[in-house]
Amino acid sequence: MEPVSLVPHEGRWRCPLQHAQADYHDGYRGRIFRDLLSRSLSPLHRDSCPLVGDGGDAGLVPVGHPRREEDCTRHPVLDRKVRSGRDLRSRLKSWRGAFSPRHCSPMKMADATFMNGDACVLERDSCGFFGKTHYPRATIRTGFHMRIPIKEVTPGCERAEVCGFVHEVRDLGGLVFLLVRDRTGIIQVTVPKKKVAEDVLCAVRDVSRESIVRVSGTVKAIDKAPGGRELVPESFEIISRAESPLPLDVAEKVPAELDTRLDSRFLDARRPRVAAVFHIRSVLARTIHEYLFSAGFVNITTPKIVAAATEGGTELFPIAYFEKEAFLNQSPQLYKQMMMGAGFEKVFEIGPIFRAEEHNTTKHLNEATSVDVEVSYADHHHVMALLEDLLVTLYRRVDEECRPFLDAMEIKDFSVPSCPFPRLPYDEAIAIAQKKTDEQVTYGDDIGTAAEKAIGEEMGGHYFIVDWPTAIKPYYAMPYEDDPSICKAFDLMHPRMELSSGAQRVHQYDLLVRQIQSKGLNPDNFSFYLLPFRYGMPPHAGWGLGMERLVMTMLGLSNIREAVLFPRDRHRLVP
RNA sequence: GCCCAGGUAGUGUAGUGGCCUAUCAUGUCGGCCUGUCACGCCGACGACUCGGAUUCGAAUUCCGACCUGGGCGCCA
Repeated sequence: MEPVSLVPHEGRWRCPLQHAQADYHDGYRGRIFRDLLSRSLSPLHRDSCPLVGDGGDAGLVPVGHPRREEDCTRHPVLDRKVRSGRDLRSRLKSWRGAFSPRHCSPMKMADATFMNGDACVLERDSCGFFGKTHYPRATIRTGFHMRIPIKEVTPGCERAEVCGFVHEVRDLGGLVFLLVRDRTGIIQVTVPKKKVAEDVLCAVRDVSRESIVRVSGTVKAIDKAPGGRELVPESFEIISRAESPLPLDVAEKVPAELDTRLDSRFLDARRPRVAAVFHIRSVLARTIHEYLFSAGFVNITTPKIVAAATEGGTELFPIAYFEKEAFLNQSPQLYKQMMMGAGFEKVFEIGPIFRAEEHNTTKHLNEATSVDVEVSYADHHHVMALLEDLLVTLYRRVDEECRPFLDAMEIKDFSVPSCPFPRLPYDEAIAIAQKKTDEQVTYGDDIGTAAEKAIGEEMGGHYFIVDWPTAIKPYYAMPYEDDPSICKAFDLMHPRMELSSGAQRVHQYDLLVRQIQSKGLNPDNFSFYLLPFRYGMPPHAGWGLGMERLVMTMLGLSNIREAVLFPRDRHRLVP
């Protein structure tokens, strides 16, 4: 048996399948396993011998083993060479201390040694007594008591244990086919009724669709089966039985309306095409973090409970805050600007925003996620360049990393936009709208839905609308010095809708006060916000990007509610 | 907030005054079936959002409530 070799996989080091058919467990098993693996596989410990634990009967099992006694194994946690199992065992106490109690307390901890490929595992029960269990090499190799991801069950496996949902049951009489699904894929479990044990047969007869089962048995390479392999169970356990009928059909034989789906979102999200949206959204969030951190941004968190409106305009949700009146924040705008006054220079926040508008459309939510960015010593050109580069980076990342999810959604024509996006001055945008629509559109109007659609068709891809009239943008947008009737504000548009708006901000106290007044607002209500502008405020610019709209336009979703797990709209407060 | 369209088994649907004891599919239950892959076949189960009105008779027409979808306004 060769020492275990480690391969990079989805950003982590892991053992190839033949050595340890275990990874990505949820719950304690996964945490222990990953924790051990990540500790042991830092570059310093590249050659160490990882331990694999399932937290159950098997305790912790070393994967691979040194070829000779003198092949020392670097202990994963102690970072020192361990000569033998006995040595390893003697370090158990301090080794245990390296884990937090939440990792250890429910587990049976174990120590292990190995000879000739076999493992001898010392297990401790809850009373603290040690027992000794001998696991032959074959057992380790096949992952005894180990759940493995379904996609990693290949025709080459001898044995496998999988856990997941019962996707479908097809009972042919003497032969039953069950499809078992986890987040990685679907495997066919084939039950020849005359050949399996009585308890397996009982469980198979009793199981319902979408129940959670654990199945272990032998893997057979069969061309007729999906994925070229099937699992013939030696044990079949119903871990959690699903009631029937189901609120909606997970196997997608019968379509369900969005409203029905949202009522049972947990079931809806079991459907691979729905789950794909949120896996991609997760990749987007991770990429935004990576991008902004590597560009030197500081992540901040600002209050969602506020005393007053930030911008006027939109309706706010009032809440009772002890003896005071308060609101849910519509935007982190004022707070991220204040952090410019704090000298943070580059900040970002990805967080919820709340709008109490009674709109009820496919592109509005009452609770949305905003990606907010603010940069000191920057103007609107700088932050537009940042925004378009980020957007292209996100598209490229999804294109590179999310193929299986795009396939699950049957998106075939995913294309990455290219920089730079056109900068369309507001007056030209109005001219296009006037030319292409019947609606009365004049300079100084906000761009309505029909105009937005007409301009989007003309532009064909992402574009910026720049040089807006100062009158229709918020007070914090910086007017041009040579023509104060227009300002350094911009909107990032997708042909279907607005994705982001931003501006270079007013950083001069006197001008800001005048602009607040000119919008008919009372500067006294903004004193907390205005204060930093009196004690040295760098020039700055920023934007806010609607996360759901980004997901929606990127994936061609017809309704923005598809881009949120649990949307909040005019009528929906539950779940 | 305004306008339009809807509300029929768990799910998705057909039915626009009497042929409705309400269609079909899926599902669930029972029966048959050893290579299915939307398995197939046979049988059963299961619904007209609520309240009021018109009518001999209402799932169907009218009024109201509640809920839903779409559009607009406003917004990101």
